[in-house]
Amino acid sequence: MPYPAQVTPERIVEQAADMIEAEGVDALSLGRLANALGIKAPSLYRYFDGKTALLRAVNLLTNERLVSAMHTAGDAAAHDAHDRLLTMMRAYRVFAHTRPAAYMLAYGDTTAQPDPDALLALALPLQAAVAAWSGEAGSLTALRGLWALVHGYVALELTHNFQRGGDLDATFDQIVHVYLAGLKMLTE
Amino acid sequence: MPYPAQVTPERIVEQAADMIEAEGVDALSLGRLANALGIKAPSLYRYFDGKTALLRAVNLLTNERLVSAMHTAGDAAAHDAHDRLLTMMRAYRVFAHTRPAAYMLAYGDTTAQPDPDALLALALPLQAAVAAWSGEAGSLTALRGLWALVHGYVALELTHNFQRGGDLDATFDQIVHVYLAGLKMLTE
DNA sequence: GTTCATAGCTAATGATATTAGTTTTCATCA
DNA sequence: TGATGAAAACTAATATCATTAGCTATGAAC
Repeated sequence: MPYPAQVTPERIVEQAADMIEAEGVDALSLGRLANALGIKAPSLYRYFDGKTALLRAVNLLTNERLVSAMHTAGDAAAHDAHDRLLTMMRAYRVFAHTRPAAYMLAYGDTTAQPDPDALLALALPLQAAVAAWSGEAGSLTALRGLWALVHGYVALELTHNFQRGGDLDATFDQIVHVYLAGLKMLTE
Repeated sequence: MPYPAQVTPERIVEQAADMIEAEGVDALSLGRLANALGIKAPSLYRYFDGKTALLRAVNLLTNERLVSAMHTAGDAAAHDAHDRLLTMMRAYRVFAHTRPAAYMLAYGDTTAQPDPDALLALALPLQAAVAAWSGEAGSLTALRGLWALVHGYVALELTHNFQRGGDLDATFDQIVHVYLAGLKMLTE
């Protein structure tokens, strides 16, 4: 049976991402992951240097997918800077709702050390869109505020911390609008 | 040796919180926790219905401590609504930096089911302060936005997602100011 | 002084990540 | 064509966990 590779690193990572979404990160065991791939747990070590490294790879995939989702949305959006930003932030939120476990693993884990390149790939297009709205000056600060707002919102949603009802879609649009309005006002 | 209780539920929870802060949540094992308390692991089950229940209790403690820290800061703050809010949000952030692991465990864990009463104890004083700034109407939405902004900011800090330098203290003040300004503008 | 609930203990189980060493396959080259 | 060697899997073993079952010692109450 051995030699012709049964799996690829990509397949392992995608399967891991699927299982994490289906059962949660804590429930993912290397044994069951290997089982789903038709191999045994120790064989995974040929591809990844332990569980931590595997999860790091999953996070890279998640980042790629998020960047791609935001790009697609941003390209299809109007040229108006405000609309463009809102569209991208909506796509960000939709992504987080589509892959909640992977999202929180990638951006909500204190122990993980995020990849700088991946982080830049996520941040730079967003920073450009922010700069188009409120100017180049202070755009890093403005970006960080917007990211904090959106990440915080979806994180609190996903952790079940908004328990008092209300239209969470509409609220999201409103708070993004509030932040962008304040931003524009204070940079003029 | 048995009978005179060696531990109390409170001591267990406090010790667990300390160890979580010192070594991270994942590194906390019931064996070593029990060891630090001078008992054996199975004895913990007399006080808590498993590790999950213990962590739930730790989260309640964290919430209490955070509420208390914000209260203290809020009471000492000026009567000006803006200053008061900024002071409370700063205290929130300082708390998160003081107990990062406990903070992320309490508010960044998808699997945990937050206690509704604890959540209210955290939210209501804040909502009152928000209402004093931008009015009762829409104060829940305004509160959620502010919480999202602040939680998102500290969460991204604690997960090492702000890697491009800058004065993170000053940035925090600025983005809170931006949000509050936008809030006031759009509710007049 | 006996009784009995309490609070701890030991021992065992099943799951887990990880390591070491072994076996099978097949592409390459003599 | 047949031997060789690296690739890719495997089995077996270890150490660490959480959790459960059942036992033992303490001391308060009668």
